[in-house]
This record gives sequence, structure tokens and C-alpha cells, in this order.
Amino acid sequence: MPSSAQRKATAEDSLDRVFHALADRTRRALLARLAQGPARVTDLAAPFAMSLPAVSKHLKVLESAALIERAVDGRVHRCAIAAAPLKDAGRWLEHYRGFWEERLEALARFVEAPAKPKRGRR
Amino acid sequence: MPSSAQRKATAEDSLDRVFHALADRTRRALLARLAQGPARVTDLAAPFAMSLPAVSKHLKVLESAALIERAVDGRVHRCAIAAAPLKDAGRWLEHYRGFWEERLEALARFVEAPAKPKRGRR
DNA sequence: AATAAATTAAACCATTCGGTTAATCAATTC
DNA sequence: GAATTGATTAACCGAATGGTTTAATTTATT
Repeated sequence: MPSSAQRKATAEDSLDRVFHALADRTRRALLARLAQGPARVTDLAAPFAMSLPAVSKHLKVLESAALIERAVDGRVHRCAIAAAPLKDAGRWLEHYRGFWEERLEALARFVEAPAKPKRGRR
Repeated sequence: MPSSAQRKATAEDSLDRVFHALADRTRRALLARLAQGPARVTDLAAPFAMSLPAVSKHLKVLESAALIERAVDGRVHRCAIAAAPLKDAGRWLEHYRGFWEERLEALARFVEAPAKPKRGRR
């Protein structure tokens, strides 16, 4: 049981963390890498022009958003992608899909239409 | 022509901005509100326990992520949701769908099932 | 013309972010 | 058991975030 004044983690908290985690290209790249299979921290860090601690921090962010899981085996930490929160984010976006879809369709038709002599607007 | 050293805005830049914009619950709430129709800045700000300038800043973030558009009409700024970047974000998430899908399908069925006497799982 | 309204701009503040290097710790290997 | 490896922690740094309050700006109202 949580010891002191500790608010319950809400769905909003989770979205905060997930979207924040996704808002960094290094972290997205890490996810992309992990999408092809689990990997050790050092291997994950290798392609990046930054220090190991930096990558370690990124992984911690991903982990606290529950986007990855890690299995500690001896001194090596094996990271793997974990999908559920992405699904939440996807659902959130999905919520708006109905809305855009129609607008985008219209926009797309407009944009892709034979270039008519441009009217003011904007 | 861009005056000085000015990098071209990449798709990654765009994802950075969109996900960052979505990573704040106030901004998500603003989007939610706007999903129901355009609104003036003051009206958008009303429900929030924060100053108008604060909301104004949030709107600027949403705007620079191209998630909203604004039409200035006299002294009132009318904001409206703009869907395209959300679509990009959705596409990005979609990219991972193959991976989760199988894992999550089962979970989704479970979660959305008629409330059965809850079994463990997580 | 004076005032009020809608909004942004500016200056400021505390906190978080993303990175660094150096130190630490635990598990292997020689 | 001493050195090496895999990884985190700690301390620090500059820049960005999210908020504030106080102007400033522009447009509308009376």
C-alpha cells in the first residue's frame, strides 16, 4: 500500500507519459530498434552518438511509460518492447479519427484537385 | 528564401512536435473541446484553472504542431482542430500495430468482454 | 474620444529535459 | 583476486516547459 500522499495514477497520467516518451526521436528510434526484437542496453546504445548514461535515461523514460520492459539477467539488462500503452495512445488518437477522416477526405480532394486559380483564404 | 542556416523541417521534427503537443493533458483537453467545434480563445480558456496567457501558450504549441488552425477575425481568434498531423502520429503508431495486434487482441477481447468475474492477468 | 474587450508579448520563476563526465556497483573473466 | 564489462547513479549544465503577473496591442462599444 502506497505509503504517503500518493495520487492514484490516472489514464491521463499514462497518456502524459506515453506521449512524452514518444516525443523524442531517440526514444522513437529505440522503440523502432526494439520492434525488431529484444536487445541489451549496450547494443541499443551503439548506433547513437551519445553516451551510455544518456541512452540509459531514455530507456528509463520508455520504461516508466511502460513502453518497454526489461529483464535483468546477471549484469545484462535485456529490453523488449511492450505494446499496451501504445495501444492506449492509438485509441486516444482513434477517438478523433471520425472527426478528421471526413475533413481530411475533403481536404485531400481539394488539394489533389486540378489546381484552380487560387482563392484568397489565409 | 530562408535567410540563414535553417534546416528543412523533417517528418521527425513533425512527430516531435505533435507528440510533444499531445503530451500535456491541458492541450489534449483543448483538442477534445475543439473536436466538438471551433471556439474563441477566451471560451477555450474558461474551463481551466489557469490564466489566459497560459492557455494562449498552449494554443501556440498546438498551432505550431499544426494540430489546430486559427482564423483571426477582428480581435477574436477562432480556433479549429486540424487533423493532418494527428494522422501522421496515428500512422507512426500504426507502424507498430503488427507487433502488438496479436498480443493486444486477446487483451482487448478480455477487457471489453461483458464484465466476467475478474480473472487475474496483470 | 474614451473605455472596454480579446488576445498576445514580455519578463520572470521553478522545474524538467536531455545531455555530459566521473564515480559506483555488480557480475564476469583472466 | 585483480581487472574488465554492463549498466546505473550522481552531480552538474544549459535550454526548454509550464506557469505567473504586468504590459502592450488591436478592435469594438458607448
